[in-house]
Amino acid sequence: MTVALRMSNLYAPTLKEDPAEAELASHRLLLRAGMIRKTAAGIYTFLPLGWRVLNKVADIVREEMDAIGSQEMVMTVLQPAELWTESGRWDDYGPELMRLKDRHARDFCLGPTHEELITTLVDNDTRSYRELPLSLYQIQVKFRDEVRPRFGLLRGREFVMKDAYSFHVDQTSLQEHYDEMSRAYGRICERLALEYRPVVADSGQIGGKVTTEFMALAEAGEAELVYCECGWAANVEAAETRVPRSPAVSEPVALDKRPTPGLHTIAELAEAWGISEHDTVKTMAGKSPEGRLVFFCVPGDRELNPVKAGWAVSGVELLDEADFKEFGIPKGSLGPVDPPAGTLVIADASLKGDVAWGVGANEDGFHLYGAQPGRDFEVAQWADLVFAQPGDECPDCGGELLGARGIEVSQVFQLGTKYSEAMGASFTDENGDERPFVMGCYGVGVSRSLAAVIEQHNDDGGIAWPISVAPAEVAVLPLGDGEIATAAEGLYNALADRGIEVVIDDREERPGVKFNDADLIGWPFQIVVGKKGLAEGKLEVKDRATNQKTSVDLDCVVEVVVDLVHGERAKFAH
RNA sequence: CGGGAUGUGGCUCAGCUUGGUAGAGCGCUCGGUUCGGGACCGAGAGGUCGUGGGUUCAAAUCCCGCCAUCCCGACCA
Repeated sequence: MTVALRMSNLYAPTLKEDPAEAELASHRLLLRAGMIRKTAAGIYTFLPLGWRVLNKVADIVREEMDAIGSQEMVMTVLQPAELWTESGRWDDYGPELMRLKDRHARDFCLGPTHEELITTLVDNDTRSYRELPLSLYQIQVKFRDEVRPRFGLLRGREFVMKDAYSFHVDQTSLQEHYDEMSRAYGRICERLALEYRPVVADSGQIGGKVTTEFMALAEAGEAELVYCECGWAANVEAAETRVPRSPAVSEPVALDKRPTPGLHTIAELAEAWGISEHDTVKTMAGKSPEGRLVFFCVPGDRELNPVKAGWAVSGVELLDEADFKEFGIPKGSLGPVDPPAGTLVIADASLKGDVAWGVGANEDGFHLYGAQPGRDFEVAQWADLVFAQPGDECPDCGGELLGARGIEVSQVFQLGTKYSEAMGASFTDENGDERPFVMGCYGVGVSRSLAAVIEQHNDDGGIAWPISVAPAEVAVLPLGDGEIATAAEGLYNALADRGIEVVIDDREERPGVKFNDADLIGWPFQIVVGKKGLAEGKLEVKDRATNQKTSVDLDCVVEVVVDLVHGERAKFAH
């Protein structure tokens, strides 16, 4: 299809000034370039240009899904509560699940994801192993009532997502498709011109054990990563880590109970004792689902990672103020020595060799110096408990980890039988036995990816779209009427005939306005048709990515630009 | 949910401390001059000052409630 646009009738209301509400480049530029407008916090309308880009991103995702045999469909936004009570997530999902009632007071939710719906759907119509494996996907609006929507499209409440679900007879089949999906996700990032890293992650709310996140590297990213030159990379919340320890005291010392009135933080304690935070041990308290008190001991200069706490004790929750009162323990003076009866003490594995811990005495106003595991207290379990950080050892090669920030643009999960078992979704195998589906699910944040592309491709002038998702490939800017307009129209038609997506700025605007809008919107190539140049038979071609301008003969400008476009397209072809 | 900030023409903001009849720039309309990096001159249109209440002769301005938006935090024991 020939795509040609006229700025004179394109609804792209650009803003000269930065909107007060936007901080990040992607948010600011999407608003300024007239691509989106806010409807409410975290909810955005896509205007024609933004919609064009969003569709281009979606088309790339679609091509990659189709290529690995996943089939497109579309499910409903509105979902009945029964499906969610069946899986248990009506209670587990929390306030992010946007709940509502219909006129009969029946409970519904706006789908934040579609595992429940698809599992039921497929279960109803799939009986035999002969019909498996099966992979289905949709590109659809999702709703999550985020605690704090922010950064425009990066963390919205209503957003566009591609979600795929696969059903298999066994783990081997799942693994095969999971690997195909992972490769497809890598290609999607590449075609979006995103600098990215696949990272080890936690599966969180979705469930399952094996999962990989695809992170677009960006300073503005909300996720912290650690990575190693050997290729290993992980989200800090999920990164296995080995914390380097170098305690100041290496020989056992006598246990010494010291008064520490008014000291409640590690920093205060370390200062009062004249030691480093590294030589203290921080104890955090949680409770298991059965109500058992759990103490987590971590090096004083590190943070307990609640995700890992959950790995050590499934379902553990950290105590809130009310819990502290109920258990009658002093927040700010906790320690592994003589905890309340029945307390489970779990310590970070890095502390195993330390013989003189500085810890709380479980009595307000007192701490213990020189506590030694095995002598003064017992540790029930040594575990990996803290957030990884740059400087730690790589769990793969032992090298030193580096840090980065990223935007989570997509994630693949092996769900196993979590949903199929909960919801009784099964098929009949070759022996006639009923077996639960082995499932995978795979999400791409389509609107978020769009924002991530801008985070990586912008400058002071505006957006610099990679050609794969640009709202058009070439812009023709006539700086006048008469001959100039005629020449520009000729170019515009010639390019469109050659299958180039082209836009002409045929508005009655001054040159400066056209230049600035063109840069702001970010057309990859711009052809400037001006009076002087035209008199000499020359035009100017600008490459938005580099802002390089080249003078080109009028006769061959179409060829030159077609070649440039084809060259760029080739970089992002399927 | 806690903390901070903001809400005044379409956009960016001033005015609020010290109540007294609503402003600027940009944008928009009309006329003219301009025309290679967001032009200039002239003439206009456009605002229940987020919202509800209170104080007052008088409230954009002071007080209270609510709503909305943005930022920080929500696990730093």
